[in-house]
Amino acid sequence: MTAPAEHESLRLWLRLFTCTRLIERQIGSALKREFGSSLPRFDLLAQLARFPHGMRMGELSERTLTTGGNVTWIVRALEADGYVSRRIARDDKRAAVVRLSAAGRRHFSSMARAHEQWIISMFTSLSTEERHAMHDMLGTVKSQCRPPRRSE
Amino acid sequence: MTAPAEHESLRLWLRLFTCTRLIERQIGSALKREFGSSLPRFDLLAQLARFPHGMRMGELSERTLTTGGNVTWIVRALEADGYVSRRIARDDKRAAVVRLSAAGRRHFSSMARAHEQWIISMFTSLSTEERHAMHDMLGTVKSQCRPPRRSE
DNA sequence: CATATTTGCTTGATATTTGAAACATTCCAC
DNA sequence: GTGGAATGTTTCAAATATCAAGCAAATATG
Repeated sequence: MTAPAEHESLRLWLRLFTCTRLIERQIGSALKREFGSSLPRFDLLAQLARFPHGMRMGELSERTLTTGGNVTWIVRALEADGYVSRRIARDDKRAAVVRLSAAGRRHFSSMARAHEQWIISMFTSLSTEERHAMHDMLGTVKSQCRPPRRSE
Repeated sequence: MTAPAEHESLRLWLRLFTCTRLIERQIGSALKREFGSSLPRFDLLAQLARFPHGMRMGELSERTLTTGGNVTWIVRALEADGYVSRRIARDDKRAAVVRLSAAGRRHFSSMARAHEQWIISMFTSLSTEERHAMHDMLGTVKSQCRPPRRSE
């Protein structure tokens, strides 16, 4: 029998899930509308933007929390759009290193600016302290779930 | 120019996104492994479980935060498994009313028990007060994002 | 150094999700 | 009532996601 107190975890999860979905959809449709992009693509570009020297497919997969096959697909699409380039790693001929192109960097920058404004507008109901507190709490949850990989 | 303080919203969002994805994947793969189900199916069944008289496709779509086409697809699969039934609404021949079958109720109950335990174990790092606080904060975010539909 | 295992990635089959278009029914204004 | 807008669903194509093989290169083991 579950103690009533523990139902709080369930309620919390439901709300977490709902909020995340709501935001995801808003951001996703805005990215599509304004930039012809999508959240998965933006997410991948955002990872790349943090590593100017490029990233391997495997790293991208870990950081975007999707499977390798999916990363292959998205990178291919981004490559076709000219936003990323990809070459074989010098030290390991199996590995591919993906980088933002100049166009990709520009494309990402303009999306990132808009993206940040959208996000800010969604969290205006929280004070700075609350945002901090929530960030920290989620940090403990994250490390509970799985050894952390994604830095944020 | 964005004030540094506002970057907190972005950091918070990234973490929210990551945590939710992590939990989703864990729960999803556990549901698949243990019950041959999935999170979207579980979610839909959970909604139905709260409305013994049944729900319309449109309501399901709103509450599960997915598109109508997707609900059609999931309901069809659940119907094929015998977990839900569906009939045309008396008062509106366009509308379909979906209900849990007896088998669906049993199926859902056993999943729900396991599901709650999994969720509880993922939030053990938070105190009761913290869970409450986060729930409330997310409540304000939710209502900021969109007029609320989903009750939790 | 020859084989066995592991690692990094791609491929292919499938599953899921979305958005828009298509359909049928209902509702509203006349 | 009748025509036109609105509503509730389904369908379809495209995007995204998973999983399980498959392949090539790297590493380990003897």
